[in-house]
Amino acid sequence: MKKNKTTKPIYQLLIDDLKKSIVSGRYKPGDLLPSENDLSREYNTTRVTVRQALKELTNMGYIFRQHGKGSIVCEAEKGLGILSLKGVTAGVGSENLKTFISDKPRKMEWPENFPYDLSETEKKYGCIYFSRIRIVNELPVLYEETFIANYNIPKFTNINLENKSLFKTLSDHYDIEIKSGEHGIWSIKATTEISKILKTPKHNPILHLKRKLYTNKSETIIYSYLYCNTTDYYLKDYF
Amino acid sequence: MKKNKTTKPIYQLLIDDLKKSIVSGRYKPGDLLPSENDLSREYNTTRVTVRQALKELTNMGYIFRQHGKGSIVCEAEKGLGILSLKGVTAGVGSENLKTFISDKPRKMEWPENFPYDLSETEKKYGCIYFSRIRIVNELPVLYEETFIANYNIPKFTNINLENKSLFKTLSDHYDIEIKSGEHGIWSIKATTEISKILKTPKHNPILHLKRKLYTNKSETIIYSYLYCNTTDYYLKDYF
DNA sequence: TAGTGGTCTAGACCACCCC
DNA sequence: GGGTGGTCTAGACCACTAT
Repeated sequence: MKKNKTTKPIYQLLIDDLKKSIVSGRYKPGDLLPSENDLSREYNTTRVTVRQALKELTNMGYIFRQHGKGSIVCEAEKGLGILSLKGVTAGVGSENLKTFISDKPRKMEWPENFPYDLSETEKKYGCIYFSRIRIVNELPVLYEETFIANYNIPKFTNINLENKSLFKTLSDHYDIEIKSGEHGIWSIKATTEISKILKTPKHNPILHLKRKLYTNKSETIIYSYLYCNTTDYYLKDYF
Repeated sequence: MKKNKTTKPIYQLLIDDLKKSIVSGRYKPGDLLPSENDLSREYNTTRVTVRQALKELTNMGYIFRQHGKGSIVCEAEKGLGILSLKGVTAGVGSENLKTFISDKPRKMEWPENFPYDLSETEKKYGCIYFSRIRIVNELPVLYEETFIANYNIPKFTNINLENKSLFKTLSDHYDIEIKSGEHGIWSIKATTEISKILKTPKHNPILHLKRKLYTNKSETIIYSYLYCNTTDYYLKDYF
């Protein structure tokens, strides 16, 4: 029953395991997850801890819970799911979703007029920038520019993010877990650049988000600009 | 220590009280809320229950929590806040936000091609429809059409919603509390109708949301279409 | 070091759903 | 009636922040 610094909390382990089981199809939409009591026994823990995990999976849109019945796996939706905590790969089957790195991670200065206040640490260490295009069924749907402080993520520029989840990478390599975040959301006209990237006519309406993600390490905050063509897909958010 | 059917759970009471204190300005942005131990004592409950309330206030964007320090009240933002659980009035100071009822609540059939599956109960009882326009600083920013099953909400059509929160009305009159929900989000061109309502040029980009809100009564689900002009304002979401 | 939030235990009673 | 999730108790130990 010992615990060392890098051990994940039990509830996080439960989240990861159940999420994997759902995404992999072991539990299909409509299926019931094991009950709280079963999970408590299986993981040698108590209902409080199990409930913490199930609550978060509910927030993330993987399950919904029904009093007297159980935890039910949600329908997979034709959405992108990036508005839930764990990133785009969770929302659509990964067969149909490809990620193309348009700018490889590189060190640079923080952009001027950056819309978020930066800490002294963030200013001091500068930022790492990269951009990705998400392609669903051959269609470029989402363009995403990401900024992270160049601190506590050694050799990040060497990592190949192609078709990998940024969040999984951060978790696997640096024990960084996304804990919470905030979005600002706008509807804008496609600029020349965005229309080229998303292969959409100029001035078409584009969904634009500015995103700030907080992690378990208070110095590490992930900032993104997102541009989404919602002609054929849409964003979905659970809360 | 008795409990009757209409008693709110303690954690809900805590949420309501703390939210009121924050919105009213008793706690200002940056202030610390009382500690979990203080609140446990004050409400004669345990930390688990207090934490349940504080977790939800965090999700709703009223506070953020800092290990070793406390629960800190968030900055008020120039957002609309409808993407958090409790509706638009919580996001902007109510001085600047007016609600105009463009269609008073009336009974009608569910629209054809309604994008969500309806239960037998919902189909049987038909729906109540109304629409509202949210005006911030004299500017029409948001148009909202709402559909609720005409079930368990007697005399709803008699209630005056002008400048009142729908959620507060449902809570006060019918003990209905919003528990969770989901959004689909699109960026669209303003139709002729929407452009008139929001006083914006036709074809301007408009943020469009289809919203489904689940309540503590499983038969009562609130459906909304939202249209938001994000030229001068934007939507903000915490998670 | 004192106080805070983060995680967790080992129970309890209740309301709700299904059989 | 038996199992489920919803709420709650009364503790515990740990990690983090501030001083």
